[in-house]
Amino acid sequence: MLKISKKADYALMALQHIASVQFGDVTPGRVVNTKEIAEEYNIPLELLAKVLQVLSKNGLIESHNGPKGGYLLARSARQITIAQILESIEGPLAITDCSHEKDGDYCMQREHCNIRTPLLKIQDSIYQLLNNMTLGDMMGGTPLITIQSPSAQGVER
Amino acid sequence: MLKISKKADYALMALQHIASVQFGDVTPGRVVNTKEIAEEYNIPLELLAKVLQVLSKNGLIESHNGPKGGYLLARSARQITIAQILESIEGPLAITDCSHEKDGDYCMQREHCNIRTPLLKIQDSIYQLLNNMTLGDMMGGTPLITIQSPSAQGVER
DNA sequence: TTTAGTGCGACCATATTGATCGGAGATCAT
DNA sequence: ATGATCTCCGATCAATATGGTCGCACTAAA
Repeated sequence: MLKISKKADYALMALQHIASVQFGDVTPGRVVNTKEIAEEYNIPLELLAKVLQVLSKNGLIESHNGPKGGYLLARSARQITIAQILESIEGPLAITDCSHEKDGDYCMQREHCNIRTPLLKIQDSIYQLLNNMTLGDMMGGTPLITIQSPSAQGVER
Repeated sequence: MLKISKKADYALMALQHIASVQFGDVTPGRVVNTKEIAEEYNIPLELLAKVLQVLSKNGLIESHNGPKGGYLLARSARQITIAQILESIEGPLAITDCSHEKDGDYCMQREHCNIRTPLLKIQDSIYQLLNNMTLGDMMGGTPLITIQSPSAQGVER
């Protein structure tokens, strides 16, 4: 339930690794290739490659071809949010379908739906939570932001 | 991504309906059967039945057999949290596998895993969010606010 | 006893995810 | 400049999870 996919897991691990290499003290600025990450974390090489390709396509990382090539963060670790990473891999994060109804399909329950509004509230809260936490926060053991439940302010209608 | 299942959706709708009938002004205390809910919200009857059975088994609602039978909330709407409902249908809500490693299988990345702690933090925050909101919060008599949201795609990168 | 209803289990279809393969493009060494 | 090698990249296949269905046993009221 509410589980994130393995691809998303791999993406988070890879980005964390790239960030720690790029901004670490040992070899700052070094590019890191797919094989290195795959071996370090026991991730299937090809699958990880695919994940990195998507991240690259979505502008989170930059790719450098050829020998000595590899990946590089496209911007600072503090400017990459968890929400961006997850959405990049798995599309818009919506806990319910009816938040992005295209004209073709719209849910049969819609007209009498009684849970739409509360669900959208919850969805929004989760998004804020994920969007307020950056890749940078995941690194140096920096304490996370604490979210406050929306039930505190009740559910408007 | 992070989408909740249809079964969970149905569970929420059904419980909301039962609660509104039970504590409503029209026919307070009336039991409501599966067919009524299924027709009201266009939910496949058998699937809804299965969902209600699970909810009953987990002590969220009480079932009454025979003619004039049906379902009834097992306790007050304010004592039933969204988290309880979701967990009842889909098992423990964990965004990552490694939060409940049984001895048999544990993740291959574990030893070098760099994202475990942050993920557990996020998971905890989401759980608090869902556990602080009750079925009672979801109700309130004015359903069906139709939100035309053209800004639904307003996420820039 | 009949009838309307729930309880319960097994079963199939489909959608999503996980994993794999072969090729294209770019860079370094010679 | 040219070949060889290493990387990125797109399309394809398999496994798993989910959504949905069917049939029958059990219970209680009329």
